[in-house]
Amino acid sequence: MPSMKIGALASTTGCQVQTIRYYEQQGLLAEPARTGANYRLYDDAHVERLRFIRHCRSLDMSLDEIRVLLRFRDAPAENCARVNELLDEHVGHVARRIAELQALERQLKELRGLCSIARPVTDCGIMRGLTAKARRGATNLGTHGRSRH
Amino acid sequence: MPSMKIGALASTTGCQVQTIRYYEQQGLLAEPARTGANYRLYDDAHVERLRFIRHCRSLDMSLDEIRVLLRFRDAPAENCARVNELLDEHVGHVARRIAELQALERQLKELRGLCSIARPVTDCGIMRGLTAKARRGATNLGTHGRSRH
DNA sequence: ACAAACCCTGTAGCTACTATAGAGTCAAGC
DNA sequence: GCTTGACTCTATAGTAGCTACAGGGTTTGT
Repeated sequence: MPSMKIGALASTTGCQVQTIRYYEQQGLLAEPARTGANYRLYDDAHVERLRFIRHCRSLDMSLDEIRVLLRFRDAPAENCARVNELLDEHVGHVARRIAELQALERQLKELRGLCSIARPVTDCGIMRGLTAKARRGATNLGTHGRSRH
Repeated sequence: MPSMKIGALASTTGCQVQTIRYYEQQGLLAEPARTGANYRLYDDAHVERLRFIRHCRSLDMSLDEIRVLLRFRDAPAENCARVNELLDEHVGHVARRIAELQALERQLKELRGLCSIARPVTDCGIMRGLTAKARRGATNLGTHGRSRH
């Protein structure tokens, strides 16, 4: 099938229709041809490119990082040093986030250990722990805050 | 000081001014008294409550989770079983996210191992890896996608 | 008297989508 | 020929937890 509409592209790549339009709007996917009725028409190159993007996303890369990789994909003769560098940085992000979360996990488990039974909140070690630690100041969330999931 | 303006509260808690107003808007901090010039006036109870919130945030709890904890803080006679449960759930979230990120880290390091030198992109093992794996389909990001940091 | 530093509200921006509203298009069945 | 349903289009708003303006008013210090 040298040519497919957006729904077909979505189902062959396992990507939502709106997400595809979003990538186009963000300049990750080139604007495809259109039918007379203004429907988008994709070919195999689009399929490949979208799969590349989705694979990078499954590795938790940002759209900005992916944009860089796509530029290299489009200029195959260039030197790949920046690609290696980008991946190293990304591995670094992930490793750092893991370390943060592990520190967090330790704190949470410690806190959890402070109450093992159901009792009035006033006597609950967890609530006491949250309040006490809070009282003796300066918890540092960076300027960027934290994210979830 | 039994009464402070928002800037003072911000600097004693290490929280930004806008963040305080945001918490008020989200119903985590009660609306404080106002001066004649409509400036917010906070007392020690506000300081404590904001510190509690920030401590919970430093443990990466969502504002919804914190809202639940605050409700308990406001009703000290109630049973703390829900608090324990909430913390267990939260520890579970964190542990799961760590596992996800570790799997990711393994994949990224494997990919990184595919290219150790600077050469044309066409020959770069990383770009080949991203393309090849992408080609053989079905990377699954869930319906919820991923987050960063 | 005037400037710097503070405060106010309201709004837009960030990431990477997801979900709606309201409209047009197309193929199949009756 | 007409309807029904599945598809497509654009544009807009929502998600989490802030951050950063814009465009004003107030307080404080010299």
